Amino acid sequence: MSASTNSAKSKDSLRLWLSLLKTTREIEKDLREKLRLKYGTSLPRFDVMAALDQNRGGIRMSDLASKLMISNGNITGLVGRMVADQLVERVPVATDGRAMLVRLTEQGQALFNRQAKDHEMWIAEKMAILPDEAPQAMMEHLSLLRGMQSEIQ
Amino acid sequence: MSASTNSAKSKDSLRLWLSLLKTTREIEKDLREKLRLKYGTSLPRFDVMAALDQNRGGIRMSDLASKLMISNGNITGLVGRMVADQLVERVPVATDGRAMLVRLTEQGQALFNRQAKDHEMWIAEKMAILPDEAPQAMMEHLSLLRGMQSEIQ
DNA sequence: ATTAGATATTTTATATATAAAATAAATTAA
DNA sequence: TTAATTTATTTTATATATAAAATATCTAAT
Repeated sequence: MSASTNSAKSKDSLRLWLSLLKTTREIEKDLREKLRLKYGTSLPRFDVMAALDQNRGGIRMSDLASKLMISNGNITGLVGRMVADQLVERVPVATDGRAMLVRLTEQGQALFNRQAKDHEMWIAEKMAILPDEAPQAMMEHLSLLRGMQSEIQ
Repeated sequence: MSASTNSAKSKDSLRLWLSLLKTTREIEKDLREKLRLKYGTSLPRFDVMAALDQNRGGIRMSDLASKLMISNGNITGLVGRMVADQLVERVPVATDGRAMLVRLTEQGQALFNRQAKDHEMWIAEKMAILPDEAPQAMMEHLSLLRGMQSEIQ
């Protein structure tokens, strides 16, 4: 099959991708709205706090950026604003003068605990509409799609 | 069940959502990279052109923003930069002095035709890893997740 | 015809995002 | 040890995103 062939199969693949994208964006949009209304915060900030919650001892700027799949420049700005709001703190690494560890402040952790509980509930409400067998099947299919680049050079 | 209960089911829902989000972001990131390398363009610009390709007679700014699920202010900037690059054009609506129709220029349409063919191929390559029964099942489950807000007030 | 309200778009202020260059510190090679 | 290279982060320039306010036009009611 040539690269310029527009098969019915590739049209179906495109429809599936657009459906995946639209669904994800709709849910993201709704979560953003809920976080903004209830906590005056944003999804990127929530994502940062969730990553730091999973790394209580702190995590390096680069590792945080990589985990969130955003650029180093982006994380510098995000963390800077969150430091100003006393949600996170930056700690120099004694053994490496280039590196900084970011971690939640006590008040950042307390706030995240509340946000995470709501977040989990909001998601559960959305997913409740799926039939019982759907979650496992979807997880498996999504796993196949992830890390594709490693299998097909 | 109280709002603060963290059931195993809600943890599973959360995992499914994070999987959905991570998969979508990975694919988006890869598409962004491919569009940048091969065409020096971005996903938002591609999305605008795809929407205009489906509306050959032009589409209003607000309808375009709504279709792409982005704000009116955002579409003003995006379209402005694409007008500067002669990819799209703005046409006043004779019957409504407030409204503008946006449409692809001839060269914008020609460029999009090439980009769309590559885009479709890139997606098809990704989806090819799924077993035969997956796409239809996924589409159905994603459809259930979309438009949820209309069913649960 | 005037006014009040609704609608379409842009503007403003700011946050979030990238790529690329700059900076500073660590590591490696000579 | 010095020099070259690599690595971690920040800075810069710019694009993309939002919410809220401003502007301009349309529509409806009187």
